[in-house]
Amino acid sequence: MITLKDLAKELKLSVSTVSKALNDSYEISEATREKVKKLARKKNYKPNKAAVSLRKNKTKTIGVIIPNILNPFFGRLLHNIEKGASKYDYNIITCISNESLEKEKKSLELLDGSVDGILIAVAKETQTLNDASHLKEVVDNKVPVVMFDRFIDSIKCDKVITDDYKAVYDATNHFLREGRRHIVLLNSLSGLNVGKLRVNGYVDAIKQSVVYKERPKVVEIANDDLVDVNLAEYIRKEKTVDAIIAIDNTLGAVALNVLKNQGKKIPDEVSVIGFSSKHIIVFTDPKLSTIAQQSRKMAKESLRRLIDRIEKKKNKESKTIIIKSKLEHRETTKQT
Amino acid sequence: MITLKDLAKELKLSVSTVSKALNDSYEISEATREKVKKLARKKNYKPNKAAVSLRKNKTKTIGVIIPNILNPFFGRLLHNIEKGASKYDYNIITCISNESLEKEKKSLELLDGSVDGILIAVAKETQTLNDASHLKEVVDNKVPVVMFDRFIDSIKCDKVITDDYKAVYDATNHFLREGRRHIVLLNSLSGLNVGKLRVNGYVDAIKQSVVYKERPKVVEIANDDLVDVNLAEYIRKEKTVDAIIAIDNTLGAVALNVLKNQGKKIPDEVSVIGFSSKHIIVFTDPKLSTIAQQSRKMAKESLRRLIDRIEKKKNKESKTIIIKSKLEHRETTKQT
DNA sequence: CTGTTAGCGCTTTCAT
DNA sequence: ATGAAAGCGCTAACAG
Repeated sequence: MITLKDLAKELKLSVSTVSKALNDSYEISEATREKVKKLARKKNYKPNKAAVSLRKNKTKTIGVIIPNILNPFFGRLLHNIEKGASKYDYNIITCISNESLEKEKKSLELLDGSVDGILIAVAKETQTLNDASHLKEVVDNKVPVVMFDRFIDSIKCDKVITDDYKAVYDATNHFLREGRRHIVLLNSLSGLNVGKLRVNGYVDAIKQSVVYKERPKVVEIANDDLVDVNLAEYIRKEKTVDAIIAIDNTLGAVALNVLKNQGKKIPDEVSVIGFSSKHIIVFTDPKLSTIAQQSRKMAKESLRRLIDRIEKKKNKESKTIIIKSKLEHRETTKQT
Repeated sequence: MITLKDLAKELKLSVSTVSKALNDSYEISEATREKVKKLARKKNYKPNKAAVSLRKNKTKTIGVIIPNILNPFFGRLLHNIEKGASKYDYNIITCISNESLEKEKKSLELLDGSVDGILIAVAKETQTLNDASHLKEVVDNKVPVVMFDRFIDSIKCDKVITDDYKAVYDATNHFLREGRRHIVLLNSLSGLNVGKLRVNGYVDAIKQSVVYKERPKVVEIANDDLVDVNLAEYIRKEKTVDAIIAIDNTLGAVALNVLKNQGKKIPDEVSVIGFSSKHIIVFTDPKLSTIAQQSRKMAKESLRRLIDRIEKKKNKESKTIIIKSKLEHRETTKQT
């Protein structure tokens, strides 16, 4: 690996001059600057990152902790975060908590000190146990932290979330306007913050309706190997269901399959809405109406916030940003 | 952030003694070692990574370049790589090439010098254009590199791949033994190395069969928005098709849906086999027989190879490791 | 405009 | 068993 010293020796200049030249310092003459840069390029010089970090006390690296890479929504988010970060000239260190509090703590431990800031969507376990001591410690250490999608209320930091409540509230009203009179919400996310918000949106919409007489019906469905069997059984029992809101798209896709197998016409007899990540919809037929989660916006906004904190060190109040999700209607494909 | 110096001052010891104590040097007495460690714990001391890296000329970080995080197979791989790395006490820097040669070059540039080794599955574009200059440069720089899944033949480095040829060869023979007489291979990966191997496995199995009289039939299907429409049209034309090998699982899932919509009995009338990542299969019903790609094994083996190179600096010949994939049969779920 | 010097936090000889 | 000192590669006062 070639160093500043090497360049300096070859050019018969001092190390500091070379350094300044490469960093476009106004102190250096045009001529030497060019000379230095030329040689650097020729020798394929690359500044030693560790040395720069040590010296400047900055790593130009952001730590990202996500709960589950196999969830396409988080996959998308990671993808967009990575994309955005390289624009700002930041690196990404990715940790996957796998929905485990233990792993999340370890990841945070690891990142603390070796990154300039942290982007985190907390694990399921963290939310259900509501254990945030590790997060508090990092924030108290003055490490900039932004929570996205999954957050802990009590931690004072910027948060970027979707309007889960309103999204489901609107979706439910959409069904009510269509004249649906037996609307069910399938819930696989109990315990999660987002889950609760979504459920509340549904419940409130139902309760506020003057035409709808049924009580809100939230069905807990474990999203495991038997999800299709369990769902099939439920739907066979509840013959009058004419609308389903699936709290995530996996459930939505499974519900569609089950309904098709039972010979239901979609969306005439039963309509289905699910949360989105484009990825899954491709595999469902008829295609699913979805409440689009805008992963791009969310990634962008989270990054912007974090980098703002890192670079401007503003001591503004912590802010919570809400990304609006919008209901997307998809054509039902012809049954050939 | 607390440093060795801080600890030393408080304990009235020298920095070097403290350093040695924390690193369990035999030169340090039991008593002081304990004392030092106790204070370090109490003060929550964390060694400055940049300083250690600079000094030891090692980063304890591995760079991973993946073409597409939204492909669940790569998602799984990343997940398993991350998991394995933390066991070996290595960090991961993730770059996503998004199947672009340009982005891959940039990522490599970025990683070169700031990681101890690189794990890469090359982008589609890299394989089709067969442009490997950037990879050659890194390898020539003596940076340990391991290619996994997607590789470039001409680069001299360890490779960990699946036996795509044999997997499809076996699957085809499986169909032949079942008495299938119109077996079609759906190809969306032309241009990719793995794609070619899979196609060859199919073609050879067909050609070597003495009972099967048809010629191999490789159908190019672009995996785009119209994939279902195009596929439906094809299948309606080719009425006698009784077996389909889908070169990736997206295609497999789509094929299943299309067949179901056309009222075909699966697997009696038409049988389908696809490449796997568990993730997608969940959404297909009847479930798809798959050629399982063992992402866990692949991740583990790649890591083992890379860390071996990094730490032992062995100058062994470059080795190519083939991960055996195995055919998994899934029950067709009852059509309720 | 260029060079000298100090030091970021750590490890590692080499004394003592 | 402990400490002093050098130096990893870089930047940034400060001096000239």
